[in-house]
Amino acid sequence: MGTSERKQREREEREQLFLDAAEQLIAEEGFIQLQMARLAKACDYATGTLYQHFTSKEDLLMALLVRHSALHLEMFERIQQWQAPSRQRIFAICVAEQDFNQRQANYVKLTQYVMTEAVWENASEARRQQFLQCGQPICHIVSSIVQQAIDDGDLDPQGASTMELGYATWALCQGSHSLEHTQGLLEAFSIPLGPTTMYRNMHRLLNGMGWQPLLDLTQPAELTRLVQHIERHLQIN
Amino acid sequence: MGTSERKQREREEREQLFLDAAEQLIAEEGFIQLQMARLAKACDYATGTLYQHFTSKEDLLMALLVRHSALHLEMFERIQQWQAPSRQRIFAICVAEQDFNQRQANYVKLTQYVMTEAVWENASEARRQQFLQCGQPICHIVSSIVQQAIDDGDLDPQGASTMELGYATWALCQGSHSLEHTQGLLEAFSIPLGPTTMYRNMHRLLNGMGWQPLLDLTQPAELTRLVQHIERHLQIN
DNA sequence: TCGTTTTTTGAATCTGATTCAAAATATGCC
DNA sequence: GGCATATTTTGAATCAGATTCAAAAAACGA
Repeated sequence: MGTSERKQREREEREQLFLDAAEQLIAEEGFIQLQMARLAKACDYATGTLYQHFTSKEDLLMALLVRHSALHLEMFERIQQWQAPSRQRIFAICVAEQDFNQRQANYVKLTQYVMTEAVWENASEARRQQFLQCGQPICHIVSSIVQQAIDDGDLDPQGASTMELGYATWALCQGSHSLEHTQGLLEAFSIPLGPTTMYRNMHRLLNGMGWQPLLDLTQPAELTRLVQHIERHLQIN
Repeated sequence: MGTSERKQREREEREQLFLDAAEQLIAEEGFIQLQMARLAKACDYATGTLYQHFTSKEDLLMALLVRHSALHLEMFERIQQWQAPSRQRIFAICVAEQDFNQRQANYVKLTQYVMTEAVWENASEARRQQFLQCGQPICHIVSSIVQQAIDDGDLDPQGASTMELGYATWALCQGSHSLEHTQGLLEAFSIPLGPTTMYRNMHRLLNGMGWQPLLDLTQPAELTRLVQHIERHLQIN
């Protein structure tokens, strides 16, 4: 059945076309403006065809995230490759995330939106599974860094699982970003913008885990140097 | 003009009626199902009347949060009253938040939804200001606890502002909750549910700030005892 | 009581997602 | 190729539900 194989491929190509166009439209006018009919027309297909790929608008949005997550993962993989002390590597994740958040602000906002119950529930079950699957490799990478730290004797888990420790950094990143992305929130509380606050807080957390080598926050230059070192390695900026 | 005063009061009462009814409807069927026409009818008013109080559905949702935040604040105030070592008090905020999140899961999900760009932008500017204002007293309480710690010599800010340090705990709480509330996320990554993980992470963060007295996480009983102590004080459970 | 202003009403409008019967296209068979 | 059947595409019609606004009702003031 070579025929049906080709069909399958064409279908896949069309799906990518839809996603490409959606991404473009979102980049131009934000995801709130995205309209199914307009998107279909932009691709020279009927509205109904779009619904052969995505069960709903929410499903499409989540599909976008699923696809985009490859980029995200790539970043993590670059860090996994990196031969460096574990503490530098775990922090590199933060730096990379921060950079990602800056550069892909639209994507982050979309993620925040999609993880909302109102949207989540409207995506197809299959898509939700896909979305959750996307997190798995990232989790493994984080876990493996924690494991390296333990193996190298830089970190005493004190009975906690590698996931629990990885989760802590994840939650802090996540929380910082979601607060940051809420228009006017930080300004209202006169918390300085920019990544430094988050970096310092992350080091407080890592220090609190006893993750060696501890970073001395009284020496701002140390943090600056570390960040620059990491940025150079990740080819950020 | 006694007349217009009464009118003003009646208007206010009606607004509360709308909010009460909305809360009720949401409790019954979730905020996704809330419909403006249905809400108005449930209160024996026309749809248009509802729009004299709220510029949009999103504005109404945010108004709900604004009102509900009084409850939230009350909790913080109880902690502010509490005479205890600063480390216990800052952690009490976490415990209280956790409890609040458990009990008011709908409210938390709604908050998450409202802070989304798509919703945020559709509320009136005035409402957004109100919403941001709600955070102020909470911020001050957190700040004051940090300040107490510094004054008592339990915490060396190492150049950080009280807001920065308070923000760290806030971000960690926030991140933990938003991850927790995402259906299936933690399960997918086999992270144990329940508040303990968050509590432990919070203590790692506080330890990392050098906030005295440090908590020894190798002694799970210590944490348990502390949590119980706090719960007793806050009259939780 | 009556003209004027304010408030309320709810049917009409509008936006935009979703559906589905009909049309078009592809496939398999002779 | 020609034809019957199955699959896919189409886009106008449907549907949901938020929002508006002209008309009706109520309140006000003289």
